[in-house]
Amino acid sequence: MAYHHGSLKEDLLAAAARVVAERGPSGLSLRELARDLGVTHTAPRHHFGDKQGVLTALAAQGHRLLAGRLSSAGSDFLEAGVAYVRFALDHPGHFAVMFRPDLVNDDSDELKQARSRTRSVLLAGAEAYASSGGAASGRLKNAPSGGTSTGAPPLADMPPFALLAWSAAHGMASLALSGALSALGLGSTPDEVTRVARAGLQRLTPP
Amino acid sequence: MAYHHGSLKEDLLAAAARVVAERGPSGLSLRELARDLGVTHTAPRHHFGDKQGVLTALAAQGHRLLAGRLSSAGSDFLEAGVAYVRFALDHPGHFAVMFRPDLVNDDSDELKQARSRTRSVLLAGAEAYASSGGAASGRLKNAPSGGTSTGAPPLADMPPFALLAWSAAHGMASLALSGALSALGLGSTPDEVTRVARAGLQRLTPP
DNA sequence: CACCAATCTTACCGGCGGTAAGATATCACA
DNA sequence: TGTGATATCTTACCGCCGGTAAGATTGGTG
Repeated sequence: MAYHHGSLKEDLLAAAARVVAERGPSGLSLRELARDLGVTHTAPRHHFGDKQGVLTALAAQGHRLLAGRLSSAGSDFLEAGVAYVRFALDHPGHFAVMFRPDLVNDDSDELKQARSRTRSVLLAGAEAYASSGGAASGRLKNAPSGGTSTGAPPLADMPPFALLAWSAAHGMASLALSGALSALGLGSTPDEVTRVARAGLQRLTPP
Repeated sequence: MAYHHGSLKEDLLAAAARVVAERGPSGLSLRELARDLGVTHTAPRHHFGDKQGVLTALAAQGHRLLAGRLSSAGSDFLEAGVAYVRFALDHPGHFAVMFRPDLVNDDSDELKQARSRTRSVLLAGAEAYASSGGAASGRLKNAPSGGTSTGAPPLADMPPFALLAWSAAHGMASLALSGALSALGLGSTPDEVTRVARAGLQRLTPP
């Protein structure tokens, strides 16, 4: 039995993602994770600091994964939206902490950077859409000049349609993961849900 | 100092809603709640059983409140969607647990009944819409006949547009509460967010 | 080979959720 | 009116969790 585990950090993240996917963020116990991996409960401290650190790292990893998926989907709103939903279904543990500022450390540089990447991809899609015919849609009133606190994004404010599309994808993902869709008979497997999500998102009509 | 508190159950729920709104469901401590209300930590047990019971009651109360709001909004999809978002902003503590089956007791009769009411209002709106001109939109393939487990709803399956509208409202509410919208300069006060949400939902075009 | 930094362990603390058993107030009913 | 049943709350206890401090083991670097 080696004193050094070897890949404790990655293994902890993977195990955390699995547990959060199964039992939710509140069902996660660092001690249980450590037990499963055969280390004492203080071993994770060195890599993540505390429990919030684990969830923060998980959220950041999720944002990197999502940004990659969205990039691969290209600039098609429909496919990007479907990819968004699919990501949530494929990585429910990550998704469950990515939009939960109460669970993570919002000051983490890793998280801020990863989140910024997702935001850039989303806004870049919005820009591409706006400059390719949808320009007549009008934009939202600008915020009081500049973003609020986290540093203004380099892109223009999100136009209403982009917000609508993002919200629709995010809402479908959330509702699917909560079981609200399967309770309505709208599909239980990821493939079914993805198909239903595509059918819904198709009703979005870019201006 | 009276031995009986008098309104411990309601006070506990209100305090729980406040704490969850401020610190999230994982930041809730029954002992802290009991301390704040001047009772010992086992007093809530009689009313709610355990922590899950408190969150279940909170979720049920939230569903009743939401169903009321949606009913008041009438059958207009736009106003219903805005009301949905507004409800989440007005009752963030309730909303945070209403779609979290990992936190509540899904077998609770009170919760099932309250959730069913919300679902009925949503589906009734969808029905009203479908029978008033949108009937040409086509429906989703029916589920393998009958709902899955919680008993099939008495109404037809949700058409794609209704799913889209619900998802959009739900997504806007979730994103707003997560701070994702304010980070983009899309508004920080409930009124601003509501205005942005209406602008987005207005881009939904019923068939 | 000797030192150093990274990694993991042992030992400890307070707080939380949960359970069992008992005390006290309220209410129904004689 | 008063008395017993019931609802409500308390005291005492348990194990688990997250977090901290201090020390041991390992791998790398001069």
